[in-house]
Amino acid sequence: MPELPEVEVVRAGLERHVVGATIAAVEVLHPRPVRRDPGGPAGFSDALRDRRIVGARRRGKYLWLPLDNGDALTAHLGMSGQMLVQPAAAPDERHLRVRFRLDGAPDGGPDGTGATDLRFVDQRMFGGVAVSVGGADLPPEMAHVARDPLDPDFDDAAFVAAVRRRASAVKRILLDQTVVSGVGNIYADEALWRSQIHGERPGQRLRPVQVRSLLTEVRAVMAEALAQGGTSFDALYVNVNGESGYFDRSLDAYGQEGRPCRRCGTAVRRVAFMNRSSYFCPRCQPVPRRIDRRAAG
DNA sequence: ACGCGCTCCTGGGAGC
DNA sequence: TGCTCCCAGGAGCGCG
Repeated sequence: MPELPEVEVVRAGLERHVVGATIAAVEVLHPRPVRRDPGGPAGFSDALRDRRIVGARRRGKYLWLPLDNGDALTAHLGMSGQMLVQPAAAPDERHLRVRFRLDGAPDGGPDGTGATDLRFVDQRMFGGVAVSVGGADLPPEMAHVARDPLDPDFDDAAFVAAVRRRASAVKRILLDQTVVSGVGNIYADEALWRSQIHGERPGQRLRPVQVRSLLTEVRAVMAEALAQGGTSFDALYVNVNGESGYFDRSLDAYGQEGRPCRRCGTAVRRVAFMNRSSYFCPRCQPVPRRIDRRAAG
């Protein structure tokens, strides 16, 4: 489940291994991951052939590779997507969806021959790739995505104001990529646990100091994950070189149902929220009274 | 306009 | 042993 730190690790890997290479051929093995491209598989492939990759950029969980003609190859990993740099001779992965044959990889590619593949591998296909016309600087398809909390231009005061303006549950706001990008279910739960705030508290009921604390903890947990190369749970996430992350040992809330809270020893609880799971410590992160009453009947 | 909830998709694992 | 069902969740989309 790639969130900002994982996507950033992929971006950095792409920057090192494919920037400067030329896309010699594109093979779409499954149409779904190209569904966002108006040209379909054929148009997608045609638009990329002979284009040179000139950069590797990221906005929240979106990636894009600016091309030499001002367009961009965009990618979103969804839940299970991977970007792998492989020798062209390597056997196909089970869930290989799109293969980009590259010439002139900057370091000669993984086997030094220069015959390199960039491969989009995605089991569940929530993710996808597309060509963004004129999107080299910032693809218009990503213009609605907010800056991420590690971006030097992120506006802390505006974020605090935006959270306190909304009646929505604060976790929902954290997951809203138009307010703050890069936060997914895992880091949302971790940051809420660290700042001792229940995710179902309405944004407008939080004090400014609490929202600032939440932002601080989002940054902290992301920075720690980034330093360790990203979180991985089940090998669905693999970075550009195929190395799994190992941050999962550091989780305090996510996936910890029934385990004692590291702070107070109370058993961590799991509840359904927004068609997914939320994990929290019922003592450190008291359930809002309104929610409590409803749950009691 | 904005908030909210449904839906897409696959495979591992639990349960019968 | 083999079937069915549930679960994981990012984000686009449509409804109220």
